[in-house]
Amino acid sequence: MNTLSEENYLKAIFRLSQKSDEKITPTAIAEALGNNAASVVDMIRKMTDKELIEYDKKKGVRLTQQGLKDSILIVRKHRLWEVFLLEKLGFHWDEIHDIAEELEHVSNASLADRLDKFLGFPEYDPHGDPIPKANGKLPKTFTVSLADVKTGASCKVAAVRDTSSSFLQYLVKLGIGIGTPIQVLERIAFDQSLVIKINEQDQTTVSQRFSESILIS
Amino acid sequence: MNTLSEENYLKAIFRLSQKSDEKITPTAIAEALGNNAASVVDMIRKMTDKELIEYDKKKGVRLTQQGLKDSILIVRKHRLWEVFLLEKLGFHWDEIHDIAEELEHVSNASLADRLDKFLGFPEYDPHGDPIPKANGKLPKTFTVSLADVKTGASCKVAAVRDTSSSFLQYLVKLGIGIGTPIQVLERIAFDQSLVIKINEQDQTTVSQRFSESILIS
DNA sequence: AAATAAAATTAGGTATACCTAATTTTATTT
DNA sequence: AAATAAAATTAGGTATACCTAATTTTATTT
Ligand SMILES: [Mn+2]
Ligand SMILES: [Mn+2]
Ligand SMILES: [Mn+2]
Ligand SMILES: [Mn+2]
Repeated sequence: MNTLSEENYLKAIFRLSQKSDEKITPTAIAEALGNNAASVVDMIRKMTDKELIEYDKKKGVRLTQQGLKDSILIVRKHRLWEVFLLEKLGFHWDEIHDIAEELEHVSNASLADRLDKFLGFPEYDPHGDPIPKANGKLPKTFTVSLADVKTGASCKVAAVRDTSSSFLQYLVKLGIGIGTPIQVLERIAFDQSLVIKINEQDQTTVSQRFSESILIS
Repeated sequence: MNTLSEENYLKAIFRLSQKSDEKITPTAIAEALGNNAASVVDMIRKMTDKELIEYDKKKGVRLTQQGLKDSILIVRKHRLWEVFLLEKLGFHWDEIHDIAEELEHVSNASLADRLDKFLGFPEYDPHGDPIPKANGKLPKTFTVSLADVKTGASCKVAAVRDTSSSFLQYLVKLGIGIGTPIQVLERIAFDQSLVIKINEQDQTTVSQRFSESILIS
């Protein structure tokens, strides 16, 4: 069995591997977890011994089969609990991530599957992230961001790349949620800010950082 | 905030204080938690410094106001999660305790209250233990055991004193659950075993240890 | 009251998961 | 290629929460 810290490392490594094809360095993991790189090097040794990961300076950190399986289960639990917290307990969008960060570590062989069934086998979590199935398969992940949309074109919000409450609260303020239609009216050449129309009503200007944090379909 | 270990100590001390009026010694806590008495003495110092408990060799360990408040919240969360696991996720009677042992440590200001509401404000957990209310008040606790019932008299199972799966599985095998009517037919003088009639049907003999582990109303 | 047993405490130790500071290795720039 | 910067690693350290063995204190028995 994996410790709480090992689970958080597994999840961080999994998310880094999903995010891009770049090799996963100790520094990248350190940044993701808010730890010192020296601590990460310590942990890489322990997790290599446990055969959860492989580390090669050239290839970076890779999950082993076991490590991949374990990390997918943690992500599955995290996202299922988020659905539960939002839909059943009525928590707000910006509150659920931190609670799920703790709930994901509760270990019981059938807990995830029972929760999944209870929730009606949801495919996506409240942030639009795909919930891994019991067999480990992931529903389609959204990868195109609002920043990629052509000027004049329309799209729908499918997921958010940032789960910080400052970002999510900003979205609430703008009236944007999963499924909200957005039209890109103008792209400011100077800093790639976008003038957008939200839900066919309000018009606002948003920064590049903002538009890159929204995934669309 | 309290660490996971501190929370488990708080809960153990709370349960010992509920169980009887005897003073709570380091040895008693050690036994309850399966720790060495030396470790308990260490922790008593830390928790005294944090003003969660008071320790006086004459009076034993006592919870401070803060310690009492904190421990009641943990017990509240434990028992609410047990109801959730049994009623909503369909776990069995003997599986829920260990999972709730982990879930009780998830910390969020409104989690317990939202869960309570979602479950319809249950008064007792699946083992018949009272669930502390949001204000800290406890519903009536059952204290009379099957061993106290007069020969010939009838009663109903209200709660179980032991949540081990060996005990709970034995109860399932005997067809005994919360609310099951039991009549005491005979008391064996030799070892205080009881001959009982379950649910007005089956007749069995049970040990003293068994009858002391069942609370009745 | 003395002897004995039990409980509490102290002393010294371990594994986990972090840290900072120093050093070494690797990548990038000039 | 040398100089410089960045990344990785090592060395040595800390807090937490445990442990065993030895000692001291308290309670119980004779
Ligand atoms: Mn986590
Ligand atoms: Mn999410
Ligand atoms: Mn616990
Ligand atoms: Mn219970």
